[in-house]
Formats: sequence, structure tokens, C-alpha cells
Amino acid sequence: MGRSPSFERGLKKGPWTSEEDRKLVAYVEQHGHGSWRSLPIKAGLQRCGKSCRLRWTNYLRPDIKRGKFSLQEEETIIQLHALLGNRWSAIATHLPKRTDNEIKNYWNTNLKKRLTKMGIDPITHKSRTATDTNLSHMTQWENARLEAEARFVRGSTNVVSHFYQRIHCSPPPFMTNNKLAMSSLSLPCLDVLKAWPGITSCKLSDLSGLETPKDQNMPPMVNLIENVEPPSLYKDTTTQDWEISKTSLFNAVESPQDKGIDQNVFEVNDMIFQDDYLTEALTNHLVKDFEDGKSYWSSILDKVGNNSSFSSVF
DNA sequence: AATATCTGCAACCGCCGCACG
DNA sequence: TCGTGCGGCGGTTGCAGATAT
Repeated sequence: MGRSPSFERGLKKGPWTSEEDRKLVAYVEQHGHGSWRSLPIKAGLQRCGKSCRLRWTNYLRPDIKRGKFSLQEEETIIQLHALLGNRWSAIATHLPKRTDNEIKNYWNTNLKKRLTKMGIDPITHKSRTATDTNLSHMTQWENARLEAEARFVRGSTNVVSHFYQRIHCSPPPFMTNNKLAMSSLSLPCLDVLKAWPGITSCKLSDLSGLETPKDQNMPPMVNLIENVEPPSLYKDTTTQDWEISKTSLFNAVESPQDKGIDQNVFEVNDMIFQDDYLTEALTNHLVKDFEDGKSYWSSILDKVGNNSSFSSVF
């Protein structure tokens, strides 16, 4: 037999009175909340523990900031929502003194409508005006990046294969290789991906003269799988960041077949943690033309090699 | 001024994962 | 391994105040 619903036990529901608030605050300040289930009786409240916890965490807690959201907070919410979806508690951890409930309400009553008015789908964060069902490679890349980021944040340990299968409806080629499959199961947080913002910030316009394998906006992918010899990744003992060397990168590019990588496939696996949250993604994409890809990467490195965020990696 | 509609948000509900016996 | 209790989370509701007609 289950627990009795609160109304069957004579517990009060609905808006809290100032007297109830005072009792709850006084009790928690003196004793801490302890077990929420037993708190109402000890505090002299005719409420269920769950109601007390909610009232405290969303309203009475002293470290809560109330009032209008700043522009910066709005931007943060939108960016994090694109990254994390409706994971309000996760989003709230990046907005000091704001509760998940408050952020959720603000999203539902303000930001969602505003994005819709701007022609942006509040769920996918994509423009509704993009009528072309064959999205540009750039959009595909960005979507893939966001999806992978979100999935990684959710704690998936097998991001590569899951994501790849969603895109291509088949396992990634390297997953057929036992050694590589094993290594991909425990991908670290790779710092490799600094390369991508380096490119995007400088620079898609600067790269306009480059020839790409398939599309001007689609950088080819490079396989940066752990355990490839020579090691393409190492951990900086000072910063504890994962790094990749330029030499290793080109070794992987020059002779992928020696490393168990399908010659016709470039992959990029990039992730970076910054300011406590994932700002870059693990991304996989198939690029058929290996030779074009190699020359393209060379061109990119020449162009953006001095860019700070890019050169810090290579 | 009266009524209808909209908006914001506190609070509730149901579900889930984890800990524990 | 299973059942139970608890805390936490996201979706939804309902009410009060604001605004429109």
C-alpha cells in the first residue's frame, strides 16, 4: 500500500502564507532542512515535505536573485538552451542565484515567444526560413556539433557511435576496427576543438579562396582518435588539458590506413570544457575525398596558424 | 466602468534515479 | 534482486494582476 496523498492526510495546499514562510525560514535557518519529509512536523507546518522543499528552494532561500533578467542572462539562457534543451536545472547552474523554476518560467513566457517572433524555432534554434530541406553543410556541422555537445553533457560514454549512427544510419567505419572501437568507448574531453572557433572567428570569409572537398563551408574532418600511434593526444600536466600536436595531426592525415582509419574517411572529434561547461562539441562527419581534405587542412593551417585560439592547440 | 483576454509565476503533479534494507 | 522512500526534475495548472476591448 502506497503513501497517502497529502490531501488525504489533511495537509494544506495552495499559496503559502507569510506565517508559514516565517516558520519555514526560522526552522531551516536554525536546524538546516535535513530530511524534507520530517521537516513539516518539526517546523509546525501542515504541508508535505515536498511543498516545503519547493517553497524554500524556489522562493525563500536567501541566495536567490529576483527581478528582471539582464540581457546577458537572457543570452546565456538561449545559448544554454540550444546546448542542453529543457534541462533547466543544468542551465540554472550557470546563472548564479537564479532558480531552475524561474528560468523555466522566463523561457516559457518570454524567450520562447520572442524567438518564435524572430522566426527561430525555439526547440531546434534553427531559422524557420530555411526552407531548403537539404541544409547547408555549415548548418549540418553546427547541428551536429550542438547535438553531440548536448549528448555529451548528458553523460553519454559512447558519443561517437550513437551520434554517427543517427547521422548515417550505420556504425562509423572505424567502429569496425576492434582496437579503435575500444578506444572510442572512453573518449576523453578533447581539447582539440579549439581549432574550430579559430576558424570560424577569423574567418570563414578569409577562407573564401580555399578549395574544399565538397562545400566551401564544410571543413573536412580529421581523425583524432585516441591510441592512434604516434599518440595524437596528450594531457598537459600543467593545465590538465588534452592537447594534440600538429605533427600527430598530419601523421593521421598522411597515412590513415596505417592507423586503421579508412582512407576515405576523415573524422573530427572535438571537445573542450571552458568556464565549467562544454562549449565545443564532439563532431563526426564523413568526407569522401581524402586528398582534397588533406590539402584543405593544410590551407587552413597556413591561414589561421597565427590565430591565438587555433595555434594554442597546434 | 465592466468584461474579456492575456501574462507572469508560484505551486503542484507525476515520473525518474538513487540509496538502502 | 526487489520493494520502498526520498530528493530532484520537467511539465503543467491555476490564480492574480495587467491589459485590451
